[in-house]
Amino acid sequence: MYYIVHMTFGEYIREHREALKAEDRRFSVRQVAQRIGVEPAYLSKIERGDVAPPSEAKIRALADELNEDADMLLAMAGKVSSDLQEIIRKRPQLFADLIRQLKTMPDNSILRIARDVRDGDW
Amino acid sequence: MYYIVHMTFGEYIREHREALKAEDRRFSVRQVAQRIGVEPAYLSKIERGDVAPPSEAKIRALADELNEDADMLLAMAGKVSSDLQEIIRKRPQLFADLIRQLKTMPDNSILRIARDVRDGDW
DNA sequence: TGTCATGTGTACTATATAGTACACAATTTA
DNA sequence: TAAATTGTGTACTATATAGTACACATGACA
Repeated sequence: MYYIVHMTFGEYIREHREALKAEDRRFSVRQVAQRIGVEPAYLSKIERGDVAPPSEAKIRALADELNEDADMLLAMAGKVSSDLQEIIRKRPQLFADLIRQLKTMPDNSILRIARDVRDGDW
Repeated sequence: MYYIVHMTFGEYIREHREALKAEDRRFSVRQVAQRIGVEPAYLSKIERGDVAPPSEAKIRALADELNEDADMLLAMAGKVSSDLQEIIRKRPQLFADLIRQLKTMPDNSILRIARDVRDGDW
C-alpha cells in the first residue's frame, strides 16, 4: 500500500468514491450527487477539477457520504472549517499567537498538547 | 477608562481614527484612505457600516496606519488571517482537534501553553 | 472672502463563488 | 434488445465580494 500525496480535491474524491463504487453500485456520480444535494454534472466537474471545490456544506455532506474526515477534505479544498474560524475570532490574539508558535512544532508536540488539555493536565 | 465591547468594525475604526485625528490632521478620512489605497467615499462607507469591511490586505494597511492589532481587526471583520488558515490547512486534523479542545479553556491556559511552547518546555 | 480640504450620496463595475438545467452518447441491466 | 442508468459537454444564472468615479454641500483657514 502506498499513499498518493500530491492530489487535488477532485482527484481524491473521485478515487475514494470509485473505491466505494467497486463494492456498491450506489456510489455512482449520479447517486452520490443526489444524496449530497447537487446536480450530477456538477459533481462530475468537481471530480475532474473542471470547477473549484464546492461550499463547506457540500464538502461536509461528501465527507459524511464517503466516510472521510471533513477537516481534511476542507483543507484540500483550501478552506478552514467555519466552527474553527469562529473559535479563533472570539479570542483572535490568543489563538493567533499560539497557532504561530505551533507552526514549526512537530506533529507529536501538538498531539501531546491536545491530549494534555483533554486529560485536564492544566 | 472603560471598554466598549459591542462595536462593529466600522464604529471601531471611526473611533480610533477620530482619536488620532484630534492630535494630527493627517488622520482625516481622505488622507487615511489615500495612504491605505482606497477611495475616501469607500472608507467613509466602511466606517458607517454602509458596506461590509474591506479585504484582508486593506484591513492590514488600516491596522498599520492606526496602530491596531491586525488579528483583532480581522476578527471584528469576521475574518481569520490567511497565514493562520494556511498553518491549519497543512495539518488540519491536528489543529482542528487542538483548537476544539481549547474552545472552552480560559484565556490564561491558552496563554500558558503559548508561553511554554515558546520557552521550549516541550 | 475666496480657495482648499473634508465627508458623503449616488451610480456603476469587475471578478469570484456556487451552483442549475438539459441534452446526449455510451454502458449496464433486466 | 429494449429500457434504464451512467458520465459529461454546453450554456446559463444568482448572489457576494471588493471595490471605483464623480459630484456636491459644508466647514476650515489664510
